[in-house]
Amino acid sequence: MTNAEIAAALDELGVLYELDGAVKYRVLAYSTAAKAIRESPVSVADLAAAGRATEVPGVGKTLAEKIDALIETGEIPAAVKLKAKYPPSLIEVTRVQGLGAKTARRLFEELGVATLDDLRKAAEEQRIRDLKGLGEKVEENVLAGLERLGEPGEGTGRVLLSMARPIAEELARTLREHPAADRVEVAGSVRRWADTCKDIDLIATAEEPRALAEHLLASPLIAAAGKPGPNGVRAQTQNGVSVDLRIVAPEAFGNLLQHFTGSAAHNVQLREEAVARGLSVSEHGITEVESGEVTLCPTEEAVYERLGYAYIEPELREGRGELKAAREGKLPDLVSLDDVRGDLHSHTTLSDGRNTLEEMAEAGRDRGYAYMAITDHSASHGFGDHVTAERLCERVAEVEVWNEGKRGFRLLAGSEVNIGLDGALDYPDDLLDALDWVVASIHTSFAISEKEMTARVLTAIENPYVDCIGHLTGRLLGRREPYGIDVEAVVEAAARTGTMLEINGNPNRRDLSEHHARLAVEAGATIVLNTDAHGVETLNNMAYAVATARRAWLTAKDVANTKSWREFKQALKR
DNA sequence: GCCGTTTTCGGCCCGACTGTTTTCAGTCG
Repeated sequence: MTNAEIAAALDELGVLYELDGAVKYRVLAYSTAAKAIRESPVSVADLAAAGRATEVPGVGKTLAEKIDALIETGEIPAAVKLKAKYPPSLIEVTRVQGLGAKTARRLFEELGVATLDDLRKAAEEQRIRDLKGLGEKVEENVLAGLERLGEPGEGTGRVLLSMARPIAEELARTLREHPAADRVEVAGSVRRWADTCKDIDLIATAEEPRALAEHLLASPLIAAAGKPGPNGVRAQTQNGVSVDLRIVAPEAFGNLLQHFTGSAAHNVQLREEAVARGLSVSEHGITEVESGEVTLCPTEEAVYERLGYAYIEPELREGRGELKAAREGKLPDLVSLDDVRGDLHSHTTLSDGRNTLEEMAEAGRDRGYAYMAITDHSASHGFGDHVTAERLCERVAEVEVWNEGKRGFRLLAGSEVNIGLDGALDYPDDLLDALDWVVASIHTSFAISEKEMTARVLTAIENPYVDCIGHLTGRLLGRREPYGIDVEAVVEAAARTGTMLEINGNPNRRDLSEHHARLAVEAGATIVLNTDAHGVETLNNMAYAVATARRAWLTAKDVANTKSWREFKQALKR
């Protein structure tokens, strides 16, 4: 059973308890545990089998027992019992924007609403207004919410960072050009460089906040909006992404930026720790509860300092131990884009790239890299863009020629070699030996069992010619789940053999994930940050690889391609 | 239901907005 499946079952049980009127903290316990399980880099089913499920933060004795039951029998007794009381379709009703468990339960008990269809009928027939405390407006909102539920993208409701980021930057630019604007920044998950974003958070200080809020709506990117007010405005972009603009006084800019950068988990933990010390933290300032004295912070640095922490980089603010580390002065010195000296995964027109070897090499050199590997697909790749052994031999010579007379930048002859079903590679050893750099990746037969997939990749890792494993889990964010593979076993073998593991910077992949990358480094493996560029413009995706590394708490020394080529070569296993 | 630089019991962030009702509950982020 996958972490995602366990998490979904606990999320569902949490909603069932909420429908049943449980205290909110119990409900919260289920959703926080589900989140931690979903993000766990190791199999929670395996942990549970070893009696170690409570090692997952937020999972105690009770939840561990429920997870055991779920894995053994496929269901949780408490959930079965509650589903007899409340139809599972009622959970769908709580997903309608603006309807929570309390209202859903009343609609069920007082109007017999059990499904989304029932809900629509009740609203259309104007029966919801008969309930005390509910009126016409609720019926309108319900119908609008039901419409949105059917829209594409709704449901998951998240977009790739690579889609949200340019929109956020453009909207921030639009706001900055307005004379009323004082400071404007992008906050939220975009600023934290998360894989995906639920919405775009913009924050600002302004002389005339309402005028600035109105100016946002003048952007051609904005399709619809609520009413602009002195605190900001909510809007939707043409492609359906929600945008939240919040505006406060300049003196509290740091408080606002800290609050709206989040994450929610980070802020909750920060505020709980503050409460224990007699402080109340909000976007409007830090209040000493006893005296009522308010500290306004013009910068985020001042917020963290006032609360007794070292400054915490946005990428770390996920409630994964960063507050404790910041208190103890043990935060990592995160790797940055400037540290990266080379890119070790790129394609050319020889396989499925859009630019020639010369164009890619020049682009790499222009970026200021010291080295770059050309790694076209291998002999069995198919799609008409495979590279035969003979052709790759010629390519090695072409790279040699290109390097002649050039100083300060070295082009590396490499390949992204397919890992076969049996773990074997599709070039002869002497050819692999002639290459400077070999990335081995899975491109076929994703549907085999976890055991087979793990054995397949471990065979590749044991191969002396494999320098690095590419995009380990094959995930495509929002489109394809990672295939089943025992990442713990892989990182252990990678560390033992000196095989490097790639963080693929393609914003659709970001694979290793931040969770797996952190696990890998803790196990002693070495990471390489790559773009997998198929054209000169996607060499820019190094920023996403770096972001994932930062979110995984990685420093420059954890990353091989922060070294010079001379040092890098020393670190290779062969 | 979880959890401990006060705590194994008694806490568990904070505020905006909405819709409804005249002081607040529910929902959301």
